[in-house]
Amino acid sequence: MSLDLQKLASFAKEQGFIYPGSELYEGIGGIYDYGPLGVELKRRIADLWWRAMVQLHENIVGLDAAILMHPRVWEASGHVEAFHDPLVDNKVSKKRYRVDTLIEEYAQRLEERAHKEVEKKLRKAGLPPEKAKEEVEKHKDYQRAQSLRARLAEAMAKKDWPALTALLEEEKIPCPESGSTEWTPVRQFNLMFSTHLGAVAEEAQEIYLRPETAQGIFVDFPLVLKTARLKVPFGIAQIGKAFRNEIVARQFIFRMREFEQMEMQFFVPPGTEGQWYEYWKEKRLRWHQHLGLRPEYLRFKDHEHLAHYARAATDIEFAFPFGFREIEGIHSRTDYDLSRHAQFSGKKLEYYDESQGRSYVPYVIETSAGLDRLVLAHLSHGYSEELAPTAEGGQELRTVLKLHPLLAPIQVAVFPLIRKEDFVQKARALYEELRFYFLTAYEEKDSIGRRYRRYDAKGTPFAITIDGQTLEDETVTIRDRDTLQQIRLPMAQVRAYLAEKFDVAQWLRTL
RNA sequence: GCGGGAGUAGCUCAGCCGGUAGAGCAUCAGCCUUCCAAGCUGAGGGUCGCGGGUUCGAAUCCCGUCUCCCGCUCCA
Repeated sequence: MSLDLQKLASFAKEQGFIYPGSELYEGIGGIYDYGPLGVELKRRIADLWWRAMVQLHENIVGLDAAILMHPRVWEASGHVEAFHDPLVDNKVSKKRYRVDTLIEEYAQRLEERAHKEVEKKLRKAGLPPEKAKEEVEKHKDYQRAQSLRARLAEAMAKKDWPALTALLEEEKIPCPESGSTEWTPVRQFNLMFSTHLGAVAEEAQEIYLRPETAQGIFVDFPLVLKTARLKVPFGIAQIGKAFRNEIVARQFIFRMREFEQMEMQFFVPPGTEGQWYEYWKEKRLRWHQHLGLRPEYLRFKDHEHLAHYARAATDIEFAFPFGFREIEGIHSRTDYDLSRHAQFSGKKLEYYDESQGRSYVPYVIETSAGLDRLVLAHLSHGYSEELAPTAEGGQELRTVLKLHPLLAPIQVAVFPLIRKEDFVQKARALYEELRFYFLTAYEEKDSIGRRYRRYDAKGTPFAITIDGQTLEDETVTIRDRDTLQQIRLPMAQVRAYLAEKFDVAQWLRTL
């Protein structure tokens, strides 16, 4: 775990995987661009996800919903409420809190204190505990707690942040950490990006860029159900961009403001969600493993605090250079989303189950993977510096990106051993042919060893060299990126050899 | 937002106490090379983050500002 992010970011930039966004203009925080190699890596990951989910399951269909959705969608989903937190910083402890939880917790402490004191008092006076409620309600701390709650509720309802600032000040609410009562003004943080629908400024309506792709699936659920002739259990899969105004976007492309999700919502009869949850947990872990992420780099992390709509939730975590972090979430979401949309839209979002002879709102198992996080996972997992033999018989460091062959941005490189006309001609001819089938590169500059190393760093799994012997018997060498071993093959068999190495169907069978 | 660090060529960096920019790698052109990078020749590339000040003169000193990185806070 010695690889630091700085170095990886630098490597990714230099090789053309990932660039800082808008670098020409000093950059823009938390935004990154995918360069020539990065875009290949990313779309290969996405493609293999799509094949594993949609192509391989007759009961999973694809969808590409719009980024812009009706504003009511985000009220129904709970995002408008959840993503607009008023926050405040304590000037002494430098800690940041949500104002509502800060005040609520303080009120709770006051109440507890009131209860304790009353209990003590009653015991001393030998009075029966039945008097407790009455006594507590008379207690000044209890009364203060109630008044705090009332003022909090009123200010929250009106989104009156200055009133909350005043409340903190007047009531001398202390910081749980430092006890300090010095606060910055209350500010609202909006985690959703807003924009305007409608070209005429005055008539434009404020809408949001989606903070997650899932809602597109729920909103289109009835249409998909009607047009795709599906029966539960079935799934809807989608890959697309989502946007969040993260307070701090950090750790390279791990947390970005514009990111891409690969989500699948699986609709099941209520009562069967448990087994499907287990099914998808296992299925998704396998997919990651089969793309080359070693088992010890992956783990499940169950959520301890479940969201109100969730039955169960777990994350698949990957060992990034900065620790184990989520790359995919598998959630049992009950019928919460569909029910909310039914409620907000006034339409029925039910499924008629012939086997049960009744209609119901299906339960949902969600698998939600972060595409950019997977790119980062494969880059950091594959990056390695190791000793390799040199021409002089010594050892030297080589940088190699050990990507799974199916993810390689350049699948095969073709080199003439030396830059002489007959070598070059043969190599060019092979390149011209192979490119119809594979992402192929041709390179004749520099010494052969140097070219091997250059493509090692790009993650190219195979390098083919045309040498003196090729001119005599039409055989070439194929070098393996990871083992450095070479085999010699008739040129006519190269395509078949590579086709087998890059056989997606074969890979899908292993899932 | 707070605290810390940093901004000089695509990358990694040098440039001491101020005298109008350098190295290695990379890139391009050519030479040389018969299997694991850093041989040869030549070329391109930098308003030294930006603005202001001090000075005869600033990458170098002072002030301001922006951006990036790390930590904290946040993360349905």
